[in-house]
Amino acid sequence: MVTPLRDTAPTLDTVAERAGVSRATASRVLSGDPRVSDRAREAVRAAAAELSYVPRQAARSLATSRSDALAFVVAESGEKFFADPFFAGVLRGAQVAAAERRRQLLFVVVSSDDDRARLEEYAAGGHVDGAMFLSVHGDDPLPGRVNRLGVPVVLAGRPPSRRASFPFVSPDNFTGGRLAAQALLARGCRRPATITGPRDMTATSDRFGGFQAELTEQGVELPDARVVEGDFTIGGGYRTMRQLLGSGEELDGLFAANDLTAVGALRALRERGLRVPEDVAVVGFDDVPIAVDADPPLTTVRQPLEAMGRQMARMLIDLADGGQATSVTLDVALVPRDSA
Amino acid sequence: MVTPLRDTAPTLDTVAERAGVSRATASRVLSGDPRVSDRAREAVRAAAAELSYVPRQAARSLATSRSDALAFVVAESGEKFFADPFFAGVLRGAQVAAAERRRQLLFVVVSSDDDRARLEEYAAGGHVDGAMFLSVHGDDPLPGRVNRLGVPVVLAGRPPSRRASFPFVSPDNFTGGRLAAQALLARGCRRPATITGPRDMTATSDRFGGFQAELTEQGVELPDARVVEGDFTIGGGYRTMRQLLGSGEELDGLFAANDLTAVGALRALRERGLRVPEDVAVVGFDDVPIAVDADPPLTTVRQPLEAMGRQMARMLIDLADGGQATSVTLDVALVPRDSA
DNA sequence: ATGAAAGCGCTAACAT
DNA sequence: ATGTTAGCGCTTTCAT
Repeated sequence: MVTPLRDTAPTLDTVAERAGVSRATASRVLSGDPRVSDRAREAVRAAAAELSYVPRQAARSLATSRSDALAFVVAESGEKFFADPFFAGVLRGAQVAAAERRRQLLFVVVSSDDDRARLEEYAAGGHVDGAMFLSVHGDDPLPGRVNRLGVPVVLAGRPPSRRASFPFVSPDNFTGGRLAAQALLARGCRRPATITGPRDMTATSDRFGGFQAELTEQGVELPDARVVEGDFTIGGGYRTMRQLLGSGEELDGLFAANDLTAVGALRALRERGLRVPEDVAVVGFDDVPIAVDADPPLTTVRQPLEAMGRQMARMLIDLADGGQATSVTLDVALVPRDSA
Repeated sequence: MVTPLRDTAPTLDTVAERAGVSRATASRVLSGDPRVSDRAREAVRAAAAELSYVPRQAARSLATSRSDALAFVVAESGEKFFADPFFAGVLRGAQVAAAERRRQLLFVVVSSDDDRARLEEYAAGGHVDGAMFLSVHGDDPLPGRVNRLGVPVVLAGRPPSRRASFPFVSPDNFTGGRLAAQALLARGCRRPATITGPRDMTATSDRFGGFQAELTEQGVELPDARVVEGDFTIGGGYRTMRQLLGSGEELDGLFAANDLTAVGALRALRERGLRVPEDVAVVGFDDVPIAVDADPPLTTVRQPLEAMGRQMARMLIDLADGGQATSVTLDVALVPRDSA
């Protein structure tokens, strides 16, 4: 039971007094310093518990000049954050990892230039010990600027190589693309098509690269006419699928670069009277909840969203503690359902 | 351009010195205190700008014993947060409003008892100036406990009346239910059915209440056999719709208590060979992105998600500033598409 | 209108 | 192993 009324909340002094030790000793106990006698340790612990003592983060932060907070930054329009469960999945993972290590998670969406300026200012103010960026496009300078302010940065997804690179956590997009191709090939597709993600994201090029590599190795052509750029939305998937269908190109398989795109494509296919997977097999990417509930249930490449969030949070904490962080690539897996 | 390196970041003293005034005056200027000469004000502003000064939140917080942070608490499983864009919509709105007023948003999901304890502790530590709760079930004691710790609380959705009530922001669920009934009736439905939300949420009872009231007034029966409880998920919608369909009850209209439920129901209907809206008209609730992209596009009752988030954030800020907050009910509107 | 000074609650040398 | 003592950077009386 947590009791203190806010204005009477006990301080470390209260605890120390009650335990019959100095404030310094009490502080040591509470921060796990080994150089304290068992007797003192017990007394302090007991006192803290009895008083329901909770350290004041602001005071600690001021003394240590760390904030124990991590920023979760979505560099995307609010609309996309809203529509794509991808973000929620990663967010959830990050939150769990942060909570485990007693860090708070600050949630930020930056869409406007104003938002960006505010984030920089915020980072400059020493309000966060690190920032993880999602959905970074092209060579967005924001992560670099934040990092230059002395704040550790971790990216979701591989940064474009030309840029000073930050540690990142990425699904194995290349292999994911391969898996998608294999699934289509296994279905007997000979005229595959793909709707990619936005051209300025490495997730797009990596997935496409893997997809194409596998097809080529298996001797299957992928002409430009069967490659179109999508935008990771349902609406985009619908429109680009119609475009593909209207182009006169024959096709019998589709790799949609994410599940939302696939769902949109499914609708266009259905409207056109095409059966999935009989006429056109479809493979998505992500494995967000909607994949199971699509019609037909979507065969997709699962990327471990929560694990990505967890990893990023942990890396950031290590970095903030002065440690090193090495980028990791997480395994993806084909989840076979009915669409391919 | 934001420049300071973290360890050399200017403090208020630096600014004051440069402006040729005392720290106190500098502080006054920066916090908008009117009792400063124009000369001093200008000098301080200029100095702050030149130095890219950013106040240290921890120091301010320690001095004022406010945190300038708001907690966004989802009292739900991570899974649901992940699957339902409803949360992301409200979150986005809250974040925007918080940023406008220079507050930070702490994101928290509480699923386990551990999470709950941690949140209480956190609130007791004076880490947040207020907490908004989403998806509160039944008479969950958590908001009350947090409030008792001296932290202002705002709820998304009307609390059950039996409980000490907090200010809340709610869509007009009752009217929403009515609108749904009207849409169905306008389609000529005479044998409507409904899949509600979880029984322990007021959103559920209010929507159902409005739906039923309208039907009754229009002389249309709604027997118990055509009322089933859902869980606000696609899968739940699918299962309960099958259940309804299997029960032998004839029906020609469905009010699904949220869009995810409706999407699941749509699938069950399609599998059963029933046309929407010809055989069964369907109305959802929320108007999340998936509604537009459903097949057929979903007629639904829109609730202003971002506005709810904004309102809650603002109320919390007012409350934290010692003001009052009065609960608000936000308008909902029928968005006619193809499913009804 | 402005400055001096006290203090918010904690951590981290530095002594002992 | 423990206590003493400075701060961390800001706000806010209280004087002037």
